[in-house]
Amino acid sequence: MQNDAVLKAHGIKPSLTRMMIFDYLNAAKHHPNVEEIYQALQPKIPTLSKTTVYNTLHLFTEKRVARAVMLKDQENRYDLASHPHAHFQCTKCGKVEDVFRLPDIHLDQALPKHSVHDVSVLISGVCAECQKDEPLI
Amino acid sequence: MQNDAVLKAHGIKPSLTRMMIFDYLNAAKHHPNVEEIYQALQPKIPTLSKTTVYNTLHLFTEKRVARAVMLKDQENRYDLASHPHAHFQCTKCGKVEDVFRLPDIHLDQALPKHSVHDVSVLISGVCAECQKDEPLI
DNA sequence: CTATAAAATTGTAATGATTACAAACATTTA
DNA sequence: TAAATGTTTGTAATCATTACAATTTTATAG
Ligand SMILES: [Mn+2]
Ligand SMILES: [Mn+2]
Ligand SMILES: [Zn+2]
Ligand SMILES: [Zn+2]
Repeated sequence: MQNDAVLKAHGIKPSLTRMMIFDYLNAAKHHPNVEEIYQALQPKIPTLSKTTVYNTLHLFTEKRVARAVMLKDQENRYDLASHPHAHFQCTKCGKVEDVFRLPDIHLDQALPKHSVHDVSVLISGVCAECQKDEPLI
Repeated sequence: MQNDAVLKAHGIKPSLTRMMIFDYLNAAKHHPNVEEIYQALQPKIPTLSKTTVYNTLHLFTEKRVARAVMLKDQENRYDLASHPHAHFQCTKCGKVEDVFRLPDIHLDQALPKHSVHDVSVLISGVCAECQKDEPLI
């Protein structure tokens, strides 16, 4: 499916700016924040405003095209909502990795009378690389 | 175990301020934020500074006495780290509920070379109460 | 093709949580 | 007691996010 079709399918009119922000999220693997998206696209869209980046990401999040990844930082980072997955953040180097292989979490028994819309899982610890650096204490 | 013993056991000197913040977290069931803790304790500790609340919560978090609960709000809320559990936040009324009955998540296979320190699970949706208000669409 | 309405984008100014930092105060140690 | 260390405080920055009105662009109607 083309990118503009993805936006249309979610009820979003595919303006140039919106498509470029979608493309950037699609290509980025590292969960960019607003500042990074703005800095990356501003050369290509010289009139781009940071407010538009905020507006667009809010729209994407509301229409479930993207989701905000809330890490231990105090800034939101963004991810396309395509495949649900968890995130691992290394406390040493700050790197964020996608974690796709998580066991299904069945919430029916735990929350029988609730309507669950979203589950976000954030794992923190030390990544494989940083383990090597300090193997023994 | 007494509260001061809990702090000592985590390598924290139990000053009066620290014990009162610990007590407040222990009694509070609703994951208070810094402002609320400050407002609640300021009458009892007239010289209390909000910076001290921040300092103390950072100390508690570092020493694993408490943990920061990051919700969709843009402010941190705090919880004693006693029993690991997930959180459910209602998108209608904003209420936050503890969710203790979650299946164990075994990360060994998913992250074999990582050292996992913490897993935080945030579930969002509509709570039982708010379901009743708008049952049909 | 215009005129009008609606939607999208922009720039600037607030907001508000958090942090930085140095001074003041309290406690421990020698 | 004196010095060192640890704790608390107040004020001033920082910085991500939001509010909001103006401007520009796009869609719709005549
Ligand atoms: Mn991801
Ligand atoms: Mn809790
Ligand atoms: Zn690492
Ligand atoms: Zn509710």
